[in-house]
Amino acid sequence: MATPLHRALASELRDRIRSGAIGVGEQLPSEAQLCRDFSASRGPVRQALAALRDEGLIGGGQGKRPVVLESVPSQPFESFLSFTRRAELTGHVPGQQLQEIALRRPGPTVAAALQLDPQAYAVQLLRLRLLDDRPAMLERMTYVEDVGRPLLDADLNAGSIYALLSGEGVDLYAARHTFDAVAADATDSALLEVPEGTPLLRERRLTRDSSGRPLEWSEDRYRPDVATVTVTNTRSTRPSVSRV
Amino acid sequence: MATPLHRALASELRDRIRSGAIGVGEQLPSEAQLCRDFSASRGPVRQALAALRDEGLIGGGQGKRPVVLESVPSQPFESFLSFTRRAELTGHVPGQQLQEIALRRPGPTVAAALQLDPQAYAVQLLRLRLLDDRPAMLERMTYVEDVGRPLLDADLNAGSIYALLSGEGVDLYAARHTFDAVAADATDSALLEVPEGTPLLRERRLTRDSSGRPLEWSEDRYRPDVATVTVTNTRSTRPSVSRV
DNA sequence: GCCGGAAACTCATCAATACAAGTGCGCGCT
DNA sequence: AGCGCGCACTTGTATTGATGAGTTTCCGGC
Repeated sequence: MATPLHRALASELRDRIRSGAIGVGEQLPSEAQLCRDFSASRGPVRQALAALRDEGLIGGGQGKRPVVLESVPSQPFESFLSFTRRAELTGHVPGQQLQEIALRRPGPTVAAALQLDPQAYAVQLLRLRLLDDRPAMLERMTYVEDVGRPLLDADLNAGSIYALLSGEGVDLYAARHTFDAVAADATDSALLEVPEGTPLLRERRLTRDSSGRPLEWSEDRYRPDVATVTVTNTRSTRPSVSRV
Repeated sequence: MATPLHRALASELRDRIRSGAIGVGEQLPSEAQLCRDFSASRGPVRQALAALRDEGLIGGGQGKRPVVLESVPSQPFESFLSFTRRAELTGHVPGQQLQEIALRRPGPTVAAALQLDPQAYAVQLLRLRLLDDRPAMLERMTYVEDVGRPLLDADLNAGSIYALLSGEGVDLYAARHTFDAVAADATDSALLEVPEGTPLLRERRLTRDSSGRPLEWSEDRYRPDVATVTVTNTRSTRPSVSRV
């Protein structure tokens, strides 16, 4: 079995919602109807619906048909490190345009964040990320030299940097993400195709290996109408009985 | 059936892990064994395991027994829900000014997010949060009626809503945060003391109880020069969210 | 026309079974 | 002894059937 049935169903339903075939607020077909439509049993259908519910695409409750909630593409947390992967998971087509890659001495702020000597070189790159061929995010990444070197020879318009580095044995282990908002400057405006001054979501990220050594510093700017960032967390300690 | 079987199983397994009966790195019993132990079929057992996997407690894969992942000694749960708590931990002085509290029918978007009937009432409040007496964040919160009622009689300028609700036995279990950026509107401008159009960090949050029922919807807007939001994650642990 | 309740519909839960696919261990062959 | 193949075990996926519980619809009595 190439792709599991429940995954195919989830993908199909995601497409229907995203394409507008089922509008926001509308109800999905009932489970029984979906079973007939896809010639499947309720197991895979319910698995698919659970996946969509997990992604926040649909809501509903016992006795009520699932309804389409607001649909802005967002990311499940497992893929927090890779734009490519989270785009694929949510059924979008990721793309990228490398603007620049350079081996140079980073600015003092970045050098400090990476705990580098002010004289040390680092690999810096500026990349425009696309979702379904629309500009979605602009990333300025800085890698410490030994980690970033393989990037100089790679085809960075082809694949995921995260995947490439993982293949090289680089151990991206922990990341700290800081979010705020900034106004689009001239560069942002040109590449993201928004007026100057437009509010952008900014994510600054410092990634370390398992020994705590900083490997990567990145500043990403998102067009909020195209992409958002979603985080889910759960209480670890839970009382065993529910009063609800 | 008071509590579903799969929930009881998940609870039991959680306790075994947390109590150390199954140590970190050890394997759980196989699904078949768990079925025999609990006299259940594979359905509920797999549902329970999926829940634990979702919480990051266990890992594993096809053909491999589930293993207990390293426990997360991360910050207590309330630190991601309570602005007050987080501010105190970072040495700032939190403050708040309740602008408005009302029992009303929420708008269609909010009602949909909370899975409420369009006619149902909810408790809505608008609060300005301060850090060291400077405006830092504006929060618009909506609680489903039965959860929010105690707030109507409380002194909301005094303490933390999270602490108050916890005291009432409300079981805030999981939250989903979505981040983007918006321009300050007239209200934001007046209360946060920034010019209209200033980029603000927006956090939309849906909090659920352990059964998955939505309890709270909140939209928070941060002045990026005063407060930011930070998320930390590692490969093997769940994310933790903090503000300030 | 209004209201109450029965009935139909829907999702939630659980059981039992079957087969596919991945893992790991041990046995047997070299 | 070392290596590789195969078998037992385990999880992933899918089907079918049954029951419980919540929601919606609609019809009949008033």
